[in-house]
Amino acid sequence: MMTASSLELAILGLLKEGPMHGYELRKRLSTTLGPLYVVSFGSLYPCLKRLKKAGMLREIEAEATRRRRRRVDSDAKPGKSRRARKVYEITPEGETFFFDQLEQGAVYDTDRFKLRLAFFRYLPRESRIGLMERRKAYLQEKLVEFKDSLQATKERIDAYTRSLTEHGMEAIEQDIRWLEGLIDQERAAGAGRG
Amino acid sequence: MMTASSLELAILGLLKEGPMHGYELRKRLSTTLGPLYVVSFGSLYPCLKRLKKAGMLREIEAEATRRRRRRVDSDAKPGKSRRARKVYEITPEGETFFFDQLEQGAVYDTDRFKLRLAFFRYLPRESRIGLMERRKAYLQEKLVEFKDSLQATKERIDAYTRSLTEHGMEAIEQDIRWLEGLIDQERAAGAGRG
DNA sequence: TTCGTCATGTAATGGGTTACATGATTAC
DNA sequence: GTAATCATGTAACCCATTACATGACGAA
Repeated sequence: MMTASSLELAILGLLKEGPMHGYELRKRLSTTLGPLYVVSFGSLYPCLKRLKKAGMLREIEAEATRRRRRRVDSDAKPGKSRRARKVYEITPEGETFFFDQLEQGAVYDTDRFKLRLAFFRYLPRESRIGLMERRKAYLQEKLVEFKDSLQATKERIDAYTRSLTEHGMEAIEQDIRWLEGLIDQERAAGAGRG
Repeated sequence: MMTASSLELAILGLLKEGPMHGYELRKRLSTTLGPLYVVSFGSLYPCLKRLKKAGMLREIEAEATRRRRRRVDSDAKPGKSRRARKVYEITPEGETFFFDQLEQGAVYDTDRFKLRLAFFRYLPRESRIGLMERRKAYLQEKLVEFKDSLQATKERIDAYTRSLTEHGMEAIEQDIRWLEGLIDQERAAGAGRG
């Protein structure tokens, strides 16, 4: 496993806060990680299996149910009155891998960058600043590409496509300003301590 | 074929301007459709095959090469001095399908909506306005979701996640303003003619 | 002669989605 | 009694990516 998928990264990050079972994990994805991240179970459970197989997390003994059961104990299989939950815990290898994935790698992927930022508290300040600077530089390059593209296609471009490109540029500029604000905050907080 | 993938839609839209071969199509995707849309050949060629099979486009006789060849004509296969290009043309069924896909369907998918907007010139003004209004309404709903999410997680939320959500809201607000501007333009242009 | 571009394709792989299967518990 | 929610999983399907295969042409 060289590079983690976004989902893998998200799961590992959430499990760092404490053990959880799949169903809960899914809810947390959309609450903790912004009201955007929705995953289907058909995606989540196989992913947990993969991570377990790779040694990134392990299953811990789960209490079969938190609520007491009412059913009579004449049941053949005692622990199965409620569908058993599987509670997962991140392993040391999982933690190492998670940190690597947070710190290393490209800043091209927007969703991926957002995900990393959501776990920034686990990184030292210098890494955070470095990552944000790299992202900012990337966005500035992209801005130039957009500008060149507008220039190149000049007059023969359709009005809607032009508007799309211009709006795309504004969005990137807003992103850059946002990053600059965050970087300034980090530096100020760092200086305040030094 | 109920719903077209983004790539399928993009190919059909570009072929409406005139017949083209695969390689050229790929270049046009990133130039005409903004400097964002990059597809691999391993994705493009199978997609062309699919569309052809579905009757959305057909292969037309291609001149094997535009540049004259220098090689002696003693060659066994005369038309193969240069790798033959396959030129594709959209069929009437393809056009019908394309219009349906532009007009119908959800406005949730951001990339998809942008793609449709890039082909807005093929839609009547009323359809364009309708689509943009629906997109705007959707974004406003989403804004409320974000606001609720921020409210709900209140103080116990991590600073980075909060910043992420706030920035996400600003981006949506900017999107809404952009749409409002475009809608105003459409209405003004429509009224000027009436 | 070698590199970049033109040009089309296949194969392996990965991973996400929907739909299906199962079944208990809680609230109305 | 029935709908919603809790809870985990599998199977079929779709499609995108990378890597590989093939090969000509033009320019340095």
